[in-house]
Amino acid sequence: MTEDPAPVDAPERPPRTMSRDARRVQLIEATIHTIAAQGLAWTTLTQVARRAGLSHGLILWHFETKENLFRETLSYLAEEYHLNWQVALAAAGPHPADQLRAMMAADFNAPIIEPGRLAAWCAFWGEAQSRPLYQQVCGDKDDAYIRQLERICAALTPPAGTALDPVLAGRMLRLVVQGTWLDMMTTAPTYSVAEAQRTVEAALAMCFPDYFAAAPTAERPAPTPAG
Amino acid sequence: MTEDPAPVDAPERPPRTMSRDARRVQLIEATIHTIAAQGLAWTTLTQVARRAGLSHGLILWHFETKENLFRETLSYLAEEYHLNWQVALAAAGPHPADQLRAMMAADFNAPIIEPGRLAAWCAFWGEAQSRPLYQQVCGDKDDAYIRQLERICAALTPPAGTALDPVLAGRMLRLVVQGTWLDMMTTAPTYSVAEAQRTVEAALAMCFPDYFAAAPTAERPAPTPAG
Amino acid sequence: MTEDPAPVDAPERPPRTMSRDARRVQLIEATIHTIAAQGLAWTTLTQVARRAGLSHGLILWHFETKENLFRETLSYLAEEYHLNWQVALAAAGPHPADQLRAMMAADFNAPIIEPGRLAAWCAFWGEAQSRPLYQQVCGDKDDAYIRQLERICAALTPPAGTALDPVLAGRMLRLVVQGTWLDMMTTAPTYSVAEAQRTVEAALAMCFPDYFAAAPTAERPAPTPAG
Amino acid sequence: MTEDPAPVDAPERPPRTMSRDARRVQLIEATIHTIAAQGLAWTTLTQVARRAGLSHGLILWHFETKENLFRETLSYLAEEYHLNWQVALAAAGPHPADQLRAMMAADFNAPIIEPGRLAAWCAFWGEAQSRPLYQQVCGDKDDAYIRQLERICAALTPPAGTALDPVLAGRMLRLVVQGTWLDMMTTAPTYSVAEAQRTVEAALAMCFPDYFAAAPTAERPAPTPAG
DNA sequence: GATGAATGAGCCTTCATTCAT
DNA sequence: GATGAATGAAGGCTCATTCAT
Repeated sequence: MTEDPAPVDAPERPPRTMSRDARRVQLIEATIHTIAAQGLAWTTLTQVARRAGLSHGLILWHFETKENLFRETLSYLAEEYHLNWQVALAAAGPHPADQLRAMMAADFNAPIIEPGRLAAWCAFWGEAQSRPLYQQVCGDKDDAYIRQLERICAALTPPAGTALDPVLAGRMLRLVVQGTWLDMMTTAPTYSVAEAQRTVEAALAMCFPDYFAAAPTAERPAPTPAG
Repeated sequence: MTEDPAPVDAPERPPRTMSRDARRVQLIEATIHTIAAQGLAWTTLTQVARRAGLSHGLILWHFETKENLFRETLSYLAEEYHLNWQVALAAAGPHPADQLRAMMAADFNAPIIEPGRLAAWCAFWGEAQSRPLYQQVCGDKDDAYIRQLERICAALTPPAGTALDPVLAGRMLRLVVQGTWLDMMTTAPTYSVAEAQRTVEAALAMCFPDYFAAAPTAERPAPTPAG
Repeated sequence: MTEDPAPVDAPERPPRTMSRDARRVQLIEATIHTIAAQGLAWTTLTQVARRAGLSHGLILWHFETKENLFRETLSYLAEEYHLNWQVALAAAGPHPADQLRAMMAADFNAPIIEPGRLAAWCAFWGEAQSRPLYQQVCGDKDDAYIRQLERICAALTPPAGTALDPVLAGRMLRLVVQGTWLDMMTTAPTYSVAEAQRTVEAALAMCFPDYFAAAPTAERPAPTPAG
Repeated sequence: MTEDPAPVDAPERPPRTMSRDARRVQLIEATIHTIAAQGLAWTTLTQVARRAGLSHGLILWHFETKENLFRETLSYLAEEYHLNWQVALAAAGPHPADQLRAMMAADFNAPIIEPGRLAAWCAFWGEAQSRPLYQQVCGDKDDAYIRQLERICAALTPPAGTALDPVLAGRMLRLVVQGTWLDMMTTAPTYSVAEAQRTVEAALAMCFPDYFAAAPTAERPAPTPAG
């Protein structure tokens, strides 16, 4: 359907020889953006290769199979995401509220919410075929993220008069973040990133009003003409 | 790899002649469950036909193209969802809190969260960014749902001392519901449906504590052995 | 390398619909002649299809895989060969010498030694990859042929003063026939079929001089200019 | 499917520099055994290289093309075979019967009937009809062998009362040898080498009873359970 | 309405060959 | 000499679509 794109990640003919790792990263980045553009299932090796300005044979030289290319792409994304929140957490102050704010904010760092990456994540979540792969590659890291959130929530005092479970609180915060990601991909016109962040801040304020201030008023997107 | 399933939606050899609409619904149901099992991209007309106990040629007789089959399947799901919450809303009392409770509860009605349907929804979301189908088919109905939620939230008094924006509140509630749906498909071991509902109730209680009671303690899934 | 041949087994565009079995036989015959022309390993589905004047997709519709096409082709050849000698045997008189003569003569019946068929047999014998297939498909039939030869040889009186083992005699006769087949494929210019038959007759005369007359003098092929 | 074998012809990492001829022989031997294991058509340069413990690039350095590697491999086998019977002949006594016995015996020398070599020969025979390679490489040597056999047979007195043509006799003996080779590759369970030799001796005894003694009784392989 | 034979575009993959190091 | 990255032609196979029955 869609025209194959001109090489994007390789403006000039790339050097014939490149370090093994650099080539692999180049191909993985091309894969991420092809998935974003075409969808996971409609991504072909030829499209990925064209985007990278290389031949499809080279992809198989480096990754053996298409399945494996996808596995390593997902692994690359998962590692990137994992490092992102861990670095943010390490940079935050010792107070649990600061840590929680840091983790939530990190989920909206520019490299994380780059449209190509969000689209790739959603593509991996969506397909039944990719679900076992997803569990294999991301299961542990997702788990670590969830546990970390719960630990921090457990260290904060719940609102007076309630008995907010830290597991519930952590889950809710995660769902709101994940949900805004999904919204950014599926609804059009999407609300702004700032608006997404304000939604998360509102959730924080509701969960832990003693530590977070309520968010200001939301902006309202203009209504779409019916499709 | 996967064995083609025996026809499940056609317990008996179906009669060679059936009303046009009944046939279409039969084929759409087979499509939903094939998408759930195989993923959207690996769903073939032959698989759908086999599940329905019919020949693949008949699908094209009724739907012209595969793309169109998918469009009508999504449309069928969207209509079903739309009717579900509208019926629930009509049955609820006049108080906005009752209406909100009814809408949230409706999202967990048995036919809505049937695993096959959830999986099909996720599949359509997963490729929403790369193809205009989703917006075309669901855009208006999604919009109507969002507006309805916002209207109800606007009719409820926000927690004392805060200025919770009804748009933000409605969005957050929707994200939590949507997020639990996604969780049910992607995380393993998944938490129970009851647990998902308790999460939504907790969100309601936090948004509008004057109308909804706080949820009890969450159950905790057994940790996975993975390192 | 070689140009794909024009359709040979389908002088005119074939009818769009044909009985399932007729189509399969047509495709198997095209396979035999393609193997003869290209060799087993260099036979492609496209070549077979072109020779039959049909599309490659149709081959897979009827045979599922290329492997299976080859299996059924070999099975077809084996069945043809098996029937050939059994019919000849049934038509021979009751005397073992007549039966032995009939079996040997049958191995040179026109349909059996058609060059395309001989070449196909040799191709299946030659490739290590096809050996398990050959055993699966032909093992029992080969066995039956060998046992039949041995039974007949055991019924004949060996030459005076010797103790010719019927197993040895049967094997030797079989080797000579098989060897002339192989010669017809690999040496050039090959000796004539009549010459091959005379060689077999000479072997018969030597094994059982009481029943078979010695062969007349062999013709000698002209020497080839060295390749 | 098949696992690529560990390097067997290169017990130690081979020295990075080796005489041109030694390298070529090393690669040819690796080719022979790869053909034996995989078949001619499924033999890839990478497999040959791996078996030799070298890189595939080196094969093309030495042989230019894959076709040429096969040509030189066949040539190497043909030369080896040629030398084998010529040496045996030279070592035999002056009597034609001794010479004939020597040639027949030489065909069962250990290096000649090594399974890898037999399999490679069969592979080349199997596609001889479809490609001129075999005739080009082996035509003259095969011819020389045949003429030599005929010369010796002509020097022996045929059995009393017959007029056995030396051309026929030589051909028959050659066919029996060749046939036992083919049997060793294709039938399972194969009879023993000793049994093959006894078959050849029986043929000698029948052709020239004045010079060769009749063979003892054949052993009989256990029948296969197949129906 | 319904079936299934037939077609052919396009996919992943293999692998001989080229070439920079 | 030797390695291995890179290319691209060609193969088997899948599957939406067409069409005769």
